[in-house]
Amino acid sequence: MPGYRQRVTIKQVAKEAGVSTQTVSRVLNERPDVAPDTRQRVQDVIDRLQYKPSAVARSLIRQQSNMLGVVTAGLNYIGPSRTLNGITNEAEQLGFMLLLEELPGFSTIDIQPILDNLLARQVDGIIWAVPEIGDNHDVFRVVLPEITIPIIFLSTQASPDWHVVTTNNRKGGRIATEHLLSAGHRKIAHLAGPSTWWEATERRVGWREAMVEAGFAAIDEQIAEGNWSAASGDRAFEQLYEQFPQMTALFAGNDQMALGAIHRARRLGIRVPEELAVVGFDGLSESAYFSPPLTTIYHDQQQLGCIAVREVVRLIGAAQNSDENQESLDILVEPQLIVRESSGVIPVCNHKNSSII
Amino acid sequence: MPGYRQRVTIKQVAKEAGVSTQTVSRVLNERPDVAPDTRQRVQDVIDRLQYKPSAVARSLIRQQSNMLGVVTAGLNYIGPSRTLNGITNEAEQLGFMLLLEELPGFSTIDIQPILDNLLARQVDGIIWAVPEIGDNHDVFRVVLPEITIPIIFLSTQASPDWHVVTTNNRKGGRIATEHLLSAGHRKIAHLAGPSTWWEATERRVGWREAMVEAGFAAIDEQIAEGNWSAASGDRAFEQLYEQFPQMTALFAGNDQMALGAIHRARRLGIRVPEELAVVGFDGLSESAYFSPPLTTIYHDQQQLGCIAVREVVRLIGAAQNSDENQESLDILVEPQLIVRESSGVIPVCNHKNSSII
DNA sequence: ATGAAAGCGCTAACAC
DNA sequence: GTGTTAGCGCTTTCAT
Repeated sequence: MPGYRQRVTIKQVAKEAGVSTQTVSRVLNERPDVAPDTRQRVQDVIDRLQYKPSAVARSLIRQQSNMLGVVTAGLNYIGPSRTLNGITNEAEQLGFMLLLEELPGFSTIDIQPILDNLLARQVDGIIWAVPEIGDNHDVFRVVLPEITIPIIFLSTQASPDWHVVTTNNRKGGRIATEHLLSAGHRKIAHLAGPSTWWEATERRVGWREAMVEAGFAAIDEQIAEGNWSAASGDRAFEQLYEQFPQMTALFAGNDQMALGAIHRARRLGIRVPEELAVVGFDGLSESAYFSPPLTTIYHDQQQLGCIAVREVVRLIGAAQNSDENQESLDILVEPQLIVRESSGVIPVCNHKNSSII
Repeated sequence: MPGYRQRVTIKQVAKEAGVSTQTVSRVLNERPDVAPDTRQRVQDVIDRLQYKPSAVARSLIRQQSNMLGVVTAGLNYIGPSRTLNGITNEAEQLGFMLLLEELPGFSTIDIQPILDNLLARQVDGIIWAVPEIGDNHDVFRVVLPEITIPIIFLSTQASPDWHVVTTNNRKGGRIATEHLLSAGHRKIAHLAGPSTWWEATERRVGWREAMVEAGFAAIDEQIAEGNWSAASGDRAFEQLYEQFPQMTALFAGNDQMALGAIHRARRLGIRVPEELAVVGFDGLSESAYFSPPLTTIYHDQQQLGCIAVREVVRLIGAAQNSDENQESLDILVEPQLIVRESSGVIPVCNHKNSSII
């Protein structure tokens, strides 16, 4: 009968089917110990009444919720969103729902209420998808022992104290720089992300290591710092042009800053790539259509989220089987060079062949 | 005492404080009818044991969860992510948590399991942040009467049957076109988004209306269709160049396609904006650093999410006060023209002055 | 194979 | 002011 808008409960189903609530429960949970005809009768009532068991009641009694807590920041940027995209897909696959929290800023340090909210709702595990910035992760040294459920950190320095999944940023910085070195460049500048960001630091270290190993200078005059935005890339390049005018190549910490730098270079009358080779980082799909198409380091940010879900679910399972003493995870996702015109290595190249997206 | 990792319950607090659970409950809910000293004593125990009430148990008894269900799609694109960003911020403000589901594709039509998951967890309201594409919303004509909680649709055609919050896409298309018309252009092409998308259609209608009102042609040869990506913009422009070579201006359905089109135009030897004026849509912050900087229609996608949360929360409140018969909402967010170099209206312009971001 | 009773953690309704 | 009782919707013993 349509018209009733009250929630259907297990009791009503039981009554309607002429059995006890446990029997209905058994049918719901596909237990073997139900007579086939009883099962059928109950199932019919369930279908007819469109009964949907309450996940809330289940969570209460089972002391677990089939929910993962996801804490993120900066969803108005494409990077964190892609990671979240990977998280949602994999969580769906594995049958977990997502309780989402976005920190008001990247450096938020008052995380206790966030955690409390998540824990109060009985999430089975947590994915901390906020990059490590300054000391914003230090608080976990104190808080973590209080948390009884698995938690995985994204884009965070590895530590024996917690589980980490991250892009190999240092390797990425190295690959970018080696690409420029192999094209004969020696005066390679670096447009770094904010020095408070661990990921930015890693990329910078990769640049420095490659430079030093090749026997070339990698000093402070060769570095300018941006805040990841194209606008900051524009400004930082102006600064770089003053303090290191002899540069012939630039490794930018991300594609947006590379875009801003190229924009400024053009205004300064510098031709890219003829007078300045540029390599970015991230592998935005738009970067293939920049002018010139941007050589960049691609990393799969969805994959990051995907792995995080898989691992946290594995840890949840392990905890239930009381497999204690899990080794702390340190999973690295390897980045990949995409060569396009901006680095001048292939003078005229068909960008479609060099794009992996 | 540290070391205990069992969840602290209201019972333990009650026992420890020497009161009944009821009194603890009263303290938790800040009821007036507790003696000050009792309150203090209970609060001390709560603090000492770090007791956190179970939101799950509360949801069960109160039959509401303080959670909003959010259904989205395409989080690997920046648009949906920005909207989600607006949703998370406002939800945080209003004290609601978010249960997130991402559809595997934009056109997913088997939404019943998604809704069931949300409803099983007692969400108090739903924000359907999936744009209207083809007939992917038709199913709601059937499903909606079954749903007892408020639900708001984003980027969907208005209807007396449901609540909608959307950008005024038609107006945006109109503004873009009028901008080009006012610069003297008559042969204005349109690079449309997928015709199955309602938003793409609206932008196209805006273009057509403006053209027709100005007394100029707006026929099929002037239109090519892309899939929002830069790559598709590149391809579609090639097609446009064949079927409508006399064009002097182009209105692209989004900034990425505009980027792809400009890229292709350059390869075809067409100078932008001298030989081809271009206007985009969305107002990506990077578009200020395209070459040339892109004139575009900015719309605040975070604001969309923000409004959706505010309204759904309002509807939840109204439902609790049994204020029935809410008028169906149709909220339009107005877009805004950002003039930069690509449209050739200001020959040399300082982009910083024309950017609102 | 099925049912009765107890209880997950909390709160509403009523005592006192 | 505070405690007692009952119950939200479900599952888990333990009978039968």
